[in-house]
Order: sequence, then C-alpha cells, then structure tokens
Amino acid sequence: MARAATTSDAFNAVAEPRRRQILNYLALQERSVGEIVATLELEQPSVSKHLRVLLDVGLVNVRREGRRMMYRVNAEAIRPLHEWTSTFERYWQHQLNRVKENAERKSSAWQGAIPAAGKPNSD
Amino acid sequence: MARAATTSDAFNAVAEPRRRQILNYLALQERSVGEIVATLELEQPSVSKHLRVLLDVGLVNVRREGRRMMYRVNAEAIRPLHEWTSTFERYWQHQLNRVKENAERKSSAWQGAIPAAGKPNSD
DNA sequence: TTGACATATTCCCATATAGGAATGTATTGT
DNA sequence: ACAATACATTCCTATATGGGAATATGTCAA
Repeated sequence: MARAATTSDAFNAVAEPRRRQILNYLALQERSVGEIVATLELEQPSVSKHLRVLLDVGLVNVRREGRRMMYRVNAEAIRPLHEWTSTFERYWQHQLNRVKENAERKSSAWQGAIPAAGKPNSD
Repeated sequence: MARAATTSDAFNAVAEPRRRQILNYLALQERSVGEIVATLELEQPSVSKHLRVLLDVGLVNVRREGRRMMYRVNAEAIRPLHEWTSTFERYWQHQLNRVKENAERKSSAWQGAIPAAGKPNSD
C-alpha cells in the first residue's frame, strides 16, 4: 500500500507546508484565490489544487462572489489535531519542569558566576 | 515533485495513523518493540519501520536493554504541532460561543422543560 | 456574442511511500 | 560455538502525490 491520500483526513492534509501557509493566511480573514496567489507567491494552479484538498477534508469553506471564489478557514476541522497533540502536553510540561529545576539548582550553585560561557555540558 | 518525505518533519510523520497509535501507546510508558507489536497487533517489520521514521524526526528516543530496544516518546517534538493548531483555537471558540449562545437563548425559551429528550436539532 | 478576467482541471512525471516477504544483525543462554 | 530471541533492513510493487504546462470552465462588461 502507498501512503494515505492527502484528502483522507486533516492530519494528512496539513502535512504539506504550503497548505499550512494557506490556512495561516486564511485565519486572518476570508480571501480570494488571487489574493492567496499574490501574497504567498505561489502558482495559481498550485493554490487551486491545495485549496481543493483543504476543501475535501473540510478545512476550508468557499463562497462565490462574482468571478472570485472566497475561501475561509473552518477552524473546527483543526480541533482533532489540537486535541490529539494536547494528550502529550502534560509530558512536555513534566520535561520542562525537570529542566527548569535543574537549571535553578545549578544557577544557585554557581551563585550567578560565569556570565556568558555558553551552556555548561549538563548531565 | 512528489510528496515530502515522512521524515521531513513531525507533521508528515504523524500523518500516518499507525504512527499516531504507536505514539499514543508510548505516551503511557516506555515500551519494547515486542510490546508494541503484541498490543497494537501490527507486523514486527512494520513497527520497526514506523519507529525508524519517528526516531528520524525525533518523536521518540531509544535505549537498548539487553536484546530489547526500549522506545519512549519525546513529547517536546510534538509541541510544534500543538502550537500550530493553537493559533486556530480562538476561531473555533468563537464558533462554539455562537452555538452556545444560541442554545442558551433557546433553553431559556423552554424554561427547562423537556427533561431528557436528547439534543434538539439546533440550526 | 465576444473578450477579458478568475479559477479549476487535466496530463505528464519523478519521487516517496507502506505493506509483505525474506533476510540481516545483535545479544543472551548453554 | 551455537541456537534462540528480538529487532532492523532490504527488495519489490501498487499507489498517490506536487509541480509545470496547457487547457477548460465560469462570470462579467461592453
């Protein structure tokens, strides 16, 4: 089997950097294809194809306005990603706490000496 | 150009459902390859290959213990995903607030009647 | 109707899978 | 040294890209 289709879910759709760029840009406000092309400096067919993928997985919605197609982000479709990553949040907080505690123990040992000697090679 | 390598970044690496399964399983605690294979019911070579991808992008770390390889999740590598999705959090909260406000307007209209009739089909 | 403008789609192709099967490598027990 | 255990890697193949180029579709203005 090959890799899953980019349109199979939001995880696959946002794996492509340009599609994330487009979503970031659309987060600010609704935009036409032409605006996306001009701002992100991508080829028009490329933008249309990326938008098609985003539309297929529900990450954006469209609306016609005259000859222009106005795209907007559907934030709700990003939630599953946010929630999946959130399940790991407590772990990196633990790690950060450990790092922080180490740093504090050490800095109190040095009494603030050694100004800008770079990181001491910690354990 | 083809699709970016699965090892190009965490976004591409976690696009594969089995790799997310593995990360979920490892989130609980450090595990050997054999445990992953047994619990997730995947082929051993498949698990090794997925772990290789996760290792390449830094989503897991390894340690040898006798003949077994103990893998653990590196939550820190998931943070970029969490942070990227977080930039959209306010938007879905806006949407949820709108939905919630609608629901509240309606429930006050009912005056708490209709005890357990399930969700009324809201607009 | 015709032309210009705005987008979408199709065709072509090099590339990177993910799974299955087979095989290679490292470590331990005897 | 040797067999068994635990993983990793390689080979093969069908499939799905993403970009470039060309073309099709849809809408408005005169």
